[in-house]
Parts: sequence; C-alpha cells; structure tokens
Amino acid sequence: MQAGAPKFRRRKEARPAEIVAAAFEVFAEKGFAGAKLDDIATRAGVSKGALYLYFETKEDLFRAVVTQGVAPNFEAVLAVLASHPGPIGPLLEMLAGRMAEVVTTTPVGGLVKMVIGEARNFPELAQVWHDQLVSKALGALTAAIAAAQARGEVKPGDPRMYALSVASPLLVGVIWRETFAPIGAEPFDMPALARQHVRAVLQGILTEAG
Amino acid sequence: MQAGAPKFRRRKEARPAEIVAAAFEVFAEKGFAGAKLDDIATRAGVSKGALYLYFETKEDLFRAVVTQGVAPNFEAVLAVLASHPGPIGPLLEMLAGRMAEVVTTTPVGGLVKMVIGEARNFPELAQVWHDQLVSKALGALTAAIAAAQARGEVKPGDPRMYALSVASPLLVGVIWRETFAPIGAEPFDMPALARQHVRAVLQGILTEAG
Amino acid sequence: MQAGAPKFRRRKEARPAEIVAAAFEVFAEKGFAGAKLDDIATRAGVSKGALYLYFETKEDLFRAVVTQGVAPNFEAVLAVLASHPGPIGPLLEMLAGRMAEVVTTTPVGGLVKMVIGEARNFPELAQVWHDQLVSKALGALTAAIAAAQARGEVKPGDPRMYALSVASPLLVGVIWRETFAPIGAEPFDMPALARQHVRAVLQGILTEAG
Amino acid sequence: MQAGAPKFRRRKEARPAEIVAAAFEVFAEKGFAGAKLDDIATRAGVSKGALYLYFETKEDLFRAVVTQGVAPNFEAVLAVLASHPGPIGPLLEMLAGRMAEVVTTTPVGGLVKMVIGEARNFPELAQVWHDQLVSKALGALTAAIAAAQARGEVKPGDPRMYALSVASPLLVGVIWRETFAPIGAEPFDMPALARQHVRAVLQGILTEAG
DNA sequence: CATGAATGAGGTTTCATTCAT
DNA sequence: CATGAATGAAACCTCATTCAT
Repeated sequence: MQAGAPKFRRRKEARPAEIVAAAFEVFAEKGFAGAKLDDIATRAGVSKGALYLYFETKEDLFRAVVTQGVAPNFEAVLAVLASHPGPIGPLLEMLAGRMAEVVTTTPVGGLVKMVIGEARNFPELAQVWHDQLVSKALGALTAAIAAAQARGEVKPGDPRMYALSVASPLLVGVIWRETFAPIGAEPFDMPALARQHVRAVLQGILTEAG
Repeated sequence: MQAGAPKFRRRKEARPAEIVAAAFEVFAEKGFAGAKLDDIATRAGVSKGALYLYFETKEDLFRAVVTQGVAPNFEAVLAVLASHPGPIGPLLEMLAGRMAEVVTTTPVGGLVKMVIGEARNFPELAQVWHDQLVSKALGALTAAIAAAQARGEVKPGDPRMYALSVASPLLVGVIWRETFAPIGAEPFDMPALARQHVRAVLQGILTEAG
Repeated sequence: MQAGAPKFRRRKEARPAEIVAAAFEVFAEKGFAGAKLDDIATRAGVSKGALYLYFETKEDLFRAVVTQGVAPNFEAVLAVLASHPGPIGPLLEMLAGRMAEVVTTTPVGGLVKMVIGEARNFPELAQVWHDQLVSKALGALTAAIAAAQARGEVKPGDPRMYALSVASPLLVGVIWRETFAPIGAEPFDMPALARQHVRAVLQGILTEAG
Repeated sequence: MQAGAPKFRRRKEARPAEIVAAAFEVFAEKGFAGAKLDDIATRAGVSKGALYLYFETKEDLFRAVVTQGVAPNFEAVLAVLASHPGPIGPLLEMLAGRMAEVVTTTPVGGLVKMVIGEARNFPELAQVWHDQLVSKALGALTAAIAAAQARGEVKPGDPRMYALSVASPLLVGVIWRETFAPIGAEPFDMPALARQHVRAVLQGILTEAG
C-alpha cells in the first residue's frame, strides 16, 4: 500500500450518475411503480442502502432520471434550431434529420414513455418537461415558422399548429417503438420517415392531378 | 320514481359495466399500479369483494378496461374509412374531422395513455390494440393512400409513412391533453388542428415564394 | 298440478344429512380450513345460503360431521364387546375381524384424521370423541382384559395398556391409508393385519427356540 | 453481561433456525391454516417481513418445519436399529425403550400430527416422511424380524405386519398425547407401555390356562 | 324454504425505507 | 461511505356470513 494506488476506491463522484443510469433502464422498462429499488441497486452495482446516500426517496430518484434526461435533449434540439435562421424549408429538413438521429441513437423514447405514463402522478415532472424542453422547442419552431410566414414563405395558418404538424410523426414513431415494436410490430425507419414527412408538409403530397 | 324503482335492486347484468367504467377512471388517473381496488370499488358503489365476483384479479380488470376500449373506437375509425372510396383529399378531410370529434368527445386519451404506459408490463394489451385497432386503421389508411397513388393523385413515397404523417398530430394532440393540459399548458383545438394539418399535408405549407 | 304430485319437492328431512355427507367428504379431503363452503354446497346440490338454514356456522357443520361419525361406529364396536363375555382369545379375534371390516368399509379414516388434525383447534370435538367413543371402547376392552386376568387367562400387567397393545395396529393401519397410501405407499391388508396381530399378542411371536 | 454481548446483534445464521423453531410451535398448535404469520414472527422475535427474508411463502416455511423434523428423528431411529444385530427379543426391548425415550423427550408428536393432518394438502411432505423416515425404519425393523424368522426365532407370518404390530402402540401413544391429553384424558406412561407391549408381542399375553 | 349477490374483516405478501455495523 | 438485515405500512385477495328477493 506504499505507493498509495487507489486500489479499491471507486470514483465517488461517478456514483450518482451510475445510479441514475441504472434507474433509467429499470424505470423505462417497468414504469415507476414496477421498478424495484433492489433491481436498480443491483444494476448500479451498489447496495440498496447506498441509493439513499444520494437520493432521498424513490420519487427523488425518478425525478433525477426524468429531469436529467431533459437537458441533453434540450441542447441538441435548440442548437439545431438556433443555428439555422435561413429559409424554412432547409431548416426543417435539417432539423428533422438531426432529430431522427437523436431519437434513434438515444434512449429518449423511454423518457417520453415515462413522462406520458406518470404525468398525472408526478405533475412536476410534466411541468419540467413542458417548461424546459417541449415548450421551448415548440416555441422556437413556432417562432421560426411565424418568421417564415412574415417573410411570405409559409401560407397563413396557426404557426403553433404547423409546428405540431411538423414534429408529431417523429414523436409517434418513438412511441411506436416503445409500445408496439416489443410485440413484433414493424417499426418505422425514423430518418426516412423524417425526410418524407418534412417534404410532405412543405410541398404537399398531392400531385397536380390530385 | 313513479314506477317504484326498487332501491336495492340486484343488477347482475349492469355491474360489470359499472365496475369497468369506474376502473377506467381510476386507471386513467393513476396508472395500473397506482390504482387502488378500494378506490375503484368505492367509485363503482360496491365493496372490494364484489370486484372479485366479476374479475379474477386486478390485472384481469385492467385488461377488461383496455380491451373493451378497443371495440368502440374501432367502429368509429373504420366506419369513416369504409364510407369514402372517393378522391383522397376530401376523404382525409372528412376523416380528420371525424377523428377530431371522436378524440374530443370520448375518453380515448386515457386509454392511449394506459396502453403506452403499460405496454411493457402487459404486452398482450399492446398486442390487442395493435392488432384490432392500430394496425387495421393504419392499414386502411395506407391502402387508401396507395390506391390514390395508383390513380395518380398522390406523389410517390411510402404510403405507410404518409399514413403516419397524416394521423400523428391528432394522436400527439390527445397525448398532449393527457400529459400537459393537467399542468396548465395551453391545449390544442383539435378540430382546427385536424383541419389545418390535413390541408398542410395535402398541399404543403410553402407558398410559391417559399 | 291437480294430481298433487310433489313435482319439485325435495325431501326436506333429507337435506341436513346430505349436507353433512358432502361436508364429510370435503373436510376429510382438505381439512377444516381448507374446506370451502362453496365446495360443500355444490357437492350437496344446494346453494351456499342453504347451508345456513341447517347449520349456524362452518364450525357447527364441522362439529356435526365429526360427532355424527361417532355414534354409528360406536354402536358397532360396543355391540361386539358386549355380546362376548366368554374367553378373551376368541373375543379379541372376533373383535379384530369386525373392526378390520369396519375400517375397511367405512370412511372412518377420514374422521380419525380430522379429529387428530383439529383436536387443538376444536377441543370439544376431541372431548366428544374421547368420551363417547374412544374412552368407552378402550374402557370396555380394558374391562374385558381385566376380567380375563381375574379368571387367570391373561398374564399380569396393566390391562389398559394391553388394550392399547391390541387396538393400535388397526388405528395405525387406518392412518397409514389416509397419509401414505395417497402418495403410492403400499397399504396394509387390514383383515390380515388384524388376524396376525391378535394372534401375536395372544401367544407371542417367539418360537420355543426364540 | 461481562463479555459485553451486543444487544442488537445481527445474526443472519441463527435467524432461520429461530424462525423454524417458532413456526414449529405455532404449526403444531394450530395446524397449517390456523397458524398466523404474525404469531410466528412475534414468537421468533422478528417482524412479519423478516420471515420473507428466509422463506418464500408460508408453505415454504411449513415445508422447512416438517422436513427439518425428519433428519433428527431419522438419526435416533436408525442408530438404535443398527446397533443391535443380536437375538430379536433383546433388540426389540432395547429399541422400544429408546423410542419411548425419544417420543417422550422430543416434540416428534407435533410433527406426526402435522404430517397426518396435512398429508393431503402437502403430498410432498408425506412423501419425504415416508421415504426418509417411516419407510426406512419400518424396512429395517421388517428386515430384523425376517432375519429372526430365518434363524427360527420368530414364528411364520408377514414380517412387515409384525413390524407394525411392534411399533404401533408407541405411535398411538404419541397421537394420544397430542389429541386427548390436552382435554384432560389420562396419558400413557410411554416407557412402561413400550416395555409391556414388547413383552406381550414377544411372548403373548395368555397364560397357559388362557 | 331457498337463492346467490354482496359484504368486509382478516390474512399473506411486497417493498420503500431505516440503521446498527 | 457503504452494507444489507430488518421493519411495518399498505395492498391484493379470500371466503364465511348475511339478506333482499
């Protein structure tokens, strides 16, 4: 022990994150009530008691999982929106592509499911998601569309609804993956869906004959 | 009360439906695990034990609630799709209007939330919903779009994705109502959303200048 | 209905006996706690409520089953003992033969099992069995042996223990049938056992060389 | 208290045995269904929940009680039988004496009652008792008697029945203690009973005049 | 007499939380 | 910091008993 090599020391500072990661998996799999702290502790490689060194209660841990899932996604979304002030068409295409990538490569679907399923039991979490992510993203998108309308690029109409029109299929695709893919239903190719949907909304699906 | 309706009439036939209705409310509010049988029984106006005269277990009751929610919605959806073989534009407008009405006037939102939230814990319910409602409705819509493509009315593209493009905002609107409306978020005017969205998908949102 | 034929009338007076018979089967099979009144009612061909027209409680019904099993067996045993005042040898042989027949042809084994298993929970039943059956039979047997001792037929020794020596194997044979026969253990041939055992007790199993 | 024995010592190793001991008492007193886990836990000095740290279910605990009662009795029985290969007379006398001591000083009566009372509901337990204790002991006794017959010590006759003849009164004495002693019936002096019974079986109870 | 729907007390079981070590 | 044995409140479920019909 002379050399002072930290043989058995675990990185204390990493613990909470490891626990949250394990909790995320279990909550996403079983829902809030179905998740057992025993299971979370085991997956995190700690004892059940250790959870209480970092989180007051199960609800507290759930909150940490859901709220910590906001920030990263938040960054990704707003960064894209902020970086493209130009014409609405390319912006939406770019945005959809990025989002398709995000939802494909990150477990955001599990978070979405948890927020939907437990919104009534944890209104504060719905609040956090709404205020910090959904409202801001939808607001930014709405603003971009409104600006495009002002520039004469986009037809008249409620820009907030247009924003929902643009964004919905991706969300539904994610939910589909969480809900119906596990029972064997054919999933959607998210990037392709994003691409085709944006084009449809921008230019319509009807031909001149239609 | 002229007819002298018996106060304490036994009503074996009505009871299950009353219980399912009460259970629906509680499950939609609290989720599966959060729902207490005591609460359900009280709302149904029966004792806890009476629930077990009609349903074997809590899960059984949950299944009844979710599966019995399929049929009525199923009727509504397919009836509309079947009744309009004509050009795709008016069909979609009609369809969207009807669906907006359905989701506004029926508690289908609660069912959707339950299916999404408990799909992992009750895969059979996800299966029922997929097979009997979602798959059929999406299939019918896909078929209608494919037919329109064959007639030259609709641009090339994956018709199943087009179907999702058309239907998603209504679903998201419903989820929004279940998730964010309870915390005070501004809800969407579903009929207006349906109308504007269908027009957007049909003809695009871009102006000629866009 | 002119002829006054009792079309749908069931023999009221037979009901209690039918119920006790059905209850006997179920109690013997499952024990007191394991027996469900639903099951008993079904086997008796009456409704659950009807049981309460004849018996106050489940315990009451159990008591009826156990106590009503005493009398008939009681008669058979004492009749034999009383009718043979002669030499002890033939008496015991006769008695053993009769008892072997009784335990083979009547479900007394079920009763014995119930009394043993529930004696602590229903001391009054143990009391009834002891006072009305066991004590009397053992007493009569003891008296017969004591009389034989007085006549010089039987060696000195505690006559009550001798009585137990004589009677035990039959009881154990009955218990064996209730306990180990259901799992496939080889049963005992009760008449043969009775015959051989009485002979053994009377004359010993040792040869002169033994 | 000199040694400073820790008051609230955790004793993972001792707990299961303590619980089984407490459970034995309660099961022997009330039977399986009549035993309340609350009662068992209280007697074991633990909480109700603690039972589930060591046993999956109430049935599991019952099984543990019954099966763990086999081994000690098994030792006692076979040790005696194995130690005496000599002439059958002294062997049986020795055996009976030892067994009388065992049944007097150990709570084997409670176990016997439980096995008899719940054999139908827990056939596996009857199986364990039969295979590991009863069958082996009866088999060994039967073999010893058959050997004595081969040596000409014992009269012809079914040796298995002879074994039952020899062993039964002790078993009945034990059952008597469990069943009728609690209601005030005169118990049997087990050692005396064993002694007199073996002598009776060996040499008969009849005098030459009998 | 007879029914069977309904009751509700009571039991087993689970699991978030605590705390001596 | 960390453990994990222990707790006990709360939930689901059973079933003897009742009573309007």
